Amino acid sequence: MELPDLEVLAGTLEELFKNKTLEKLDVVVGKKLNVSEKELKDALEGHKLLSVEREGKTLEFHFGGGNVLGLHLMLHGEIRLLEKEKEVKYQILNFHFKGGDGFSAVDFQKQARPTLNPEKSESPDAFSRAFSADYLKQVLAKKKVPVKQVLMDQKIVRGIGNAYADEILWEAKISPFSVSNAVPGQQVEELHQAIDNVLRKAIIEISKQHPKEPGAEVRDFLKVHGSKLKKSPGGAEIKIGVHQGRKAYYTDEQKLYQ
DNA sequence: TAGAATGTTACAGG
DNA sequence: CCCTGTAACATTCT
Repeated sequence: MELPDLEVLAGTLEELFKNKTLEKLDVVVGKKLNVSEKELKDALEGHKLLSVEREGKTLEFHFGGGNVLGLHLMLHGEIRLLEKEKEVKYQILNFHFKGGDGFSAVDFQKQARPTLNPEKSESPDAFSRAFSADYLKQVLAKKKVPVKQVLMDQKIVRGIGNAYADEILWEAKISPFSVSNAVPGQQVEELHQAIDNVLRKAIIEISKQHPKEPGAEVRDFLKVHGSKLKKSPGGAEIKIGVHQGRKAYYTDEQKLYQ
């Protein structure tokens, strides 16, 4: 899950569970936790959920009592609503609220990472003020790795993953394989704008679809990233490259700077 | 059916 | 020390 999915998911969870009291927290898989199971339960049980926020690709559950649970869903983690008589597979954490409803964080890969009171990250979120065009220019100027790698580097900017990196680069008409420090300043400005435009449009699209399950995959509006897509909206054939063991979808409409 | 899948991190090598 | 590339994680879907 990337920034747009998580932004909508945070909002949905807040709507459903805000101001409800966490009656019981089941820790099914605790190996990725930064504290003991008991410490986590002691910190959160009996407290109201005040808000659900997104920080980069992490969800943050803010509870009364001042504690925050960070939850990174990694590659395949999901949130499932807990309903009676319906078994939820691959549970990691189960949140049971007073009144009977709740949700579960699940992950068949067991990689989802819950963190009690996560430290603030130093790198800017893609929606933060600190992520300016000038900042992006400065970072790119220092790097010779492909520009796509920089977009996905959470130490540089938080929230963008493989799928949206492809969408953003198509929007900006820059090849994912462009050498970072070879992209001209004007194009970096357009790239910076494309990041904001693509992510914000995606949030609107995902919200529109109003999926039954919070956080269900909504990818049908992507323009180039997807194995079923053959042509971009401009009619160009979509090419498939590989970068860091993952696919990059792009077209000849995008310029290669090197 | 083997390989890819929206992510991150550890580790090896240069 | 910095940078880069690869494998691993565990299961599902195509």
